[in-house]
Amino acid sequence: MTEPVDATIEDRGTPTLEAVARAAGVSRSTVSRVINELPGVSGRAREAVNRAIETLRYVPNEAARSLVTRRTNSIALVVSEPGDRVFGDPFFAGVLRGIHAGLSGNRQLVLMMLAEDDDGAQLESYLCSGHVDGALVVSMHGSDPLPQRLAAAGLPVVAGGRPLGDANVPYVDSDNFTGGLLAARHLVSAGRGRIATIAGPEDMAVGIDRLVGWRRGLSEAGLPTDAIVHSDFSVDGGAAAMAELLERYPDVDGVFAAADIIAVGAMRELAQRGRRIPADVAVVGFDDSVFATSVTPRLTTVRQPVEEFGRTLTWRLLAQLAGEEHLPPSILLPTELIVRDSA
Amino acid sequence: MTEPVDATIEDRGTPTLEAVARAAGVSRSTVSRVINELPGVSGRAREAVNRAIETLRYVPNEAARSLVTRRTNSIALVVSEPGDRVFGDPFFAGVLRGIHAGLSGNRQLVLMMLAEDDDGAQLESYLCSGHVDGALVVSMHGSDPLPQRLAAAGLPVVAGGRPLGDANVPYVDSDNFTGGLLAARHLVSAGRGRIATIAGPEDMAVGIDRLVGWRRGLSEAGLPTDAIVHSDFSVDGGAAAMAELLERYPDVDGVFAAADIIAVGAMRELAQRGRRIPADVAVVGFDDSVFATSVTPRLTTVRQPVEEFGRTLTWRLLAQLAGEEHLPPSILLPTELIVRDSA
DNA sequence: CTGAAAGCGCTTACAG
DNA sequence: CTGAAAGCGCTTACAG
Repeated sequence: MTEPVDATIEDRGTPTLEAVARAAGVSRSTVSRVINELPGVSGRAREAVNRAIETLRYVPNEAARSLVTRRTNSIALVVSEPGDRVFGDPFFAGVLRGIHAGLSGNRQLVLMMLAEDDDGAQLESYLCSGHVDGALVVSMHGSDPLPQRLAAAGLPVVAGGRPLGDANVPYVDSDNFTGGLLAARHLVSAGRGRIATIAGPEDMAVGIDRLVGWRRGLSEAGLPTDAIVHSDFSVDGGAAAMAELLERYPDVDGVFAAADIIAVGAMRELAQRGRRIPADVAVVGFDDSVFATSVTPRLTTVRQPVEEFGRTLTWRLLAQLAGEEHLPPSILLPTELIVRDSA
Repeated sequence: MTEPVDATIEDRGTPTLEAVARAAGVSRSTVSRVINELPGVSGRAREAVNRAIETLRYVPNEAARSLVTRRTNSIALVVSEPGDRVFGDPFFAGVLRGIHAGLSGNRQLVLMMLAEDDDGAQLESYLCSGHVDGALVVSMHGSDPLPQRLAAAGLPVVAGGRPLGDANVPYVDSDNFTGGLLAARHLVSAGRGRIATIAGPEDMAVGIDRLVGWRRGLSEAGLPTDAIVHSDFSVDGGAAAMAELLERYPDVDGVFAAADIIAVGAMRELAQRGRRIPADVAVVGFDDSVFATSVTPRLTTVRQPVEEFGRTLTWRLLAQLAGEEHLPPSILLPTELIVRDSA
């Protein structure tokens, strides 16, 4: 025994726009207009529709909707960090908070995804299959081809952090160069003569830019710029780097760590070797994260506006989606020195 | 001058399944079968289709797809924390990592959203509008009605952390009770006689369960269980709570902090007042997060398996989506004491 | 202000 | 193994 075809409509558990129209005694067009708050609907019709929606607990099917509007009202946040350290990193946390803040009231959702072990192809096709209206790509290493490829595929993209290589996508970044410069100048003006740096990863703009700023700060004071060790953004990485630094340059009396979390590791190593901070070695960090004030002595550090970073990133993408013109291709956010006890 | 209707198909920038079919010289059905890896397609046809897909750089439109399949291949992660502290919290970070790990290879995406200032209604309708196949709800305060309501609306839901109130949704949680118990017993066996606790928020299961475990641990040793102060999960909150504790119970010689981050604040306060750790006051934390080893002295703490937490959460939801039967309504993950230097 | 109809790009019985 | 056709639940000109 086969069901009559017409029964399928009645069968569904969730009500459709069709059902609302019937209940309200109007056409589907009118229901659609009410839902989308379009003008040109009589008060009577509007009320009837709203009552029906209420009664049936109707919720529009987004898939059907975006099939015709070609809008999904969601944007992707692609994190192309190996994943392990992204979450838990106070910087990333702040950016995420800013992104959400920037989105609030915009009826847009964030779809977060890790590039991680993905070969890129799968992620790319996901992003280009109409899942999202645009993408924010953050925490790139090397000259990651992803943002460029997404942009080439026609997806609006904004990068968080200056992309390396010749990627031609708009980006938002902190002024890392000036931050490094401020840190170096502070150590110089504190009378330190043998200033080292634990730089960030060599394959990230954030690592490079802070290092270059630091180098400029020492150069302008006529100091040597050879005491450089690279580290990833971790406590243990910072400790290991500090150990290597002390090995190679025993007379170090000032260190600029490219991140607070690196500074925490460096300070642990210094304490373990009996070097007093800042008496023997002054330490300056970067970020002004929660670590800066939880460590003893409290960390002198370069503050970057993390939430602002996220908010700006979002704003830039939404503005692009809204079709605004004359948008700046890149935006640099100011950094500032916060002096505490470690330097 | 009006365009002929038929032109619209050719106009589109992105190729459709229709275009692939034409290019491959087969029907849309066949293309669909190849894409979805269904059996019953000749090698010749398959190759022709794959070539066409390659050439046209075809990517299926997900909206159209899920309109008929009623599957979106994405799940929501709803964080109903006031938002500010969620990110940056190492616990949450670990859970997130676990969720992603649990999802890898599953072609499922995570759609993350903050409940935050939302009145709940908007979020609820988003989740029920076919955006996602299921939802993970974490970090709930009080007896948040959201999980219950989502479940009632027919959306598969798993809660991260035991929901308070009479919510009847499956959940995954750490064994917080046993964790609190272990902490208390350790302080007792270390010979402490005046043991306090800085408990977590009173309106969260995680705060309550650890507190109850601690209380049981003291009771069984015949010790008083009155020295209790509540705090949120922050360094400053922990410091303030410690100050209050010392004020009200000057003879405190042992403290169980319901989170490492709280312990960090407590230790800062103790140091400031010249109390030695653990000589004068022993401190035990909870989480075994990055804070535990970045602080001096290193923190004795209760470890909860955060990544496992996230992985289990994901597994539970995916199993439910796959229609598996006899799934446990709740899962408790074991906690263990990690002894270091602070107690 | 309102409705009938076409169409968005897929999947899925159904018939061959 | 293959294709024609119906249908998923919406929006959007178009005509009135």
